[in-house]
Amino acid sequence: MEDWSLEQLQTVPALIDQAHDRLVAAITSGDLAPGQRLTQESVAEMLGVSRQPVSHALQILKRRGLLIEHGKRGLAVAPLERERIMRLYQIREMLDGLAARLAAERCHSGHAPGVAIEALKQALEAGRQLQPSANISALVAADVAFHSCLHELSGNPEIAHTIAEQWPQFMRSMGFVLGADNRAAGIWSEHEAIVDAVLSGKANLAEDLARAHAHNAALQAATELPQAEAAE
Amino acid sequence: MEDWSLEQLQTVPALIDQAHDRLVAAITSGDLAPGQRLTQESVAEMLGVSRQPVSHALQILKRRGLLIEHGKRGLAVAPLERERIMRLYQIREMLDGLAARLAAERCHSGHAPGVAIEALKQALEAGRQLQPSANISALVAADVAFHSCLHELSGNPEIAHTIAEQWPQFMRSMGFVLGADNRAAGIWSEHEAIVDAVLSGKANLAEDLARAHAHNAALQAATELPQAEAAE
DNA sequence: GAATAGAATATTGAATTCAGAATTCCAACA
DNA sequence: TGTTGGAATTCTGAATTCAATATTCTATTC
Repeated sequence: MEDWSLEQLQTVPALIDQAHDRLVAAITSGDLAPGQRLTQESVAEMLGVSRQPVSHALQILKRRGLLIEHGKRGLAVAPLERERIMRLYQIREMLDGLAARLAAERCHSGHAPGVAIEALKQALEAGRQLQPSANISALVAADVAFHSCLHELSGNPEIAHTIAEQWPQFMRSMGFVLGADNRAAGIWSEHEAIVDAVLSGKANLAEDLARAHAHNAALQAATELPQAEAAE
Repeated sequence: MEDWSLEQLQTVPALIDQAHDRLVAAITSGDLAPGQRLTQESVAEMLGVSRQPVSHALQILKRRGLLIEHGKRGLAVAPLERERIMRLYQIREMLDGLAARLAAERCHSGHAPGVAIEALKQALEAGRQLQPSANISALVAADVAFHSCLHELSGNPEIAHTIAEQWPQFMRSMGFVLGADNRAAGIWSEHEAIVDAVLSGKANLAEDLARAHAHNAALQAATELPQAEAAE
């Protein structure tokens, strides 16, 4: 068996996963607004499938904290609470710092895979090219892509997985911050500084910069996000 | 409406959740060994329900990483990989450190709820009372209870939630470590030192001790857990 | 005896049906 | 006018049925 240039065969993802991904995307982008109520039937109709796969997907989303129970009548999109986002950023601060440290150490010892390094550089470049006037979702996507590359480069996939679980929350928050105000100007120079530290193997510096970056993001979220609205 | 002493009415948890919890418990305790294959039907029969709720539960467990796909024929209990446990402990080190710091700060500022403080003290005492010869699952449960109290006291529920997602992995690992060898002697004096630091509001010390504690646990796991076995 | 074609089997994912529970609405009555 | 009893509605969770696919087994052929 030689090295055939045959791609792995594609199989259609199960409806459960498709429904899951669509819902995550809709919540992340804000198409489904916080508080929006969802019933199995309405979602099933929107997606043109039966209630069965939708039911599975909603269960999963509920456990991820993206949906909350709405009395005994269906579910609702989780509200975007400032306090919760702040608490999530506390975790980000730790884990992004850890990822940056590990990535720097791997670069220093030469264990970092070239492709991962290239991916990081490209993500940085792509982000720097983006005009601040680009549409919000593109800006958010670039940021997520950048940080994901960094997590990848850390060599600890559990970090990426742990944060990935919370990406939708962060993305909703970022959408708000970037939308309200053009204060996100410094983001990509901070990213650049982190990359410099990582690639040159300065573990302590990389960790500090990554933490500070997360901390700044948290501060911006704190000023832009509305205070917890009283539930009706 | 005064303060009626009527407890909230209990409702039976849905079969999905019951199935989920049973499976988690069985995996955690080792009743379902790593590699053990599971089909929807076999589980459904074991639990005496139809495949429907089981299917939901298995989907969720798969996403949590407790089950992995076994070809196209059902799922299998995720193997207990040393490397993965080590990576998870890297995350624990950060988050337990953060939790201890926050808890100490809350104690220092007087914002810590008395019940949470009491719960922590009790968990510590309960653990110290346990004989090292007690059965493994009791020892593991006491450790989990202790750390959960600490997470609770941090005031950041997302920390508890994030780690809770991984408890089964840690618990399986601990079962192994405690079973193989009675090396876990120092655990509860480390716990005591952490509690002392937290209650006296020494945030830096608390963070350092909590990190060191997680680090020690990781080292023990590293020596006791078998190296990644070749998948058959 | 090895390889292959085709049948039987195992197993999942999805649709549909069924049953139960909670909420809402409405009417009767004090 | 406000409250209570009960019917109608809505909605979920669970069971059952259905269809599709991948694996395993078996028999046949060279």
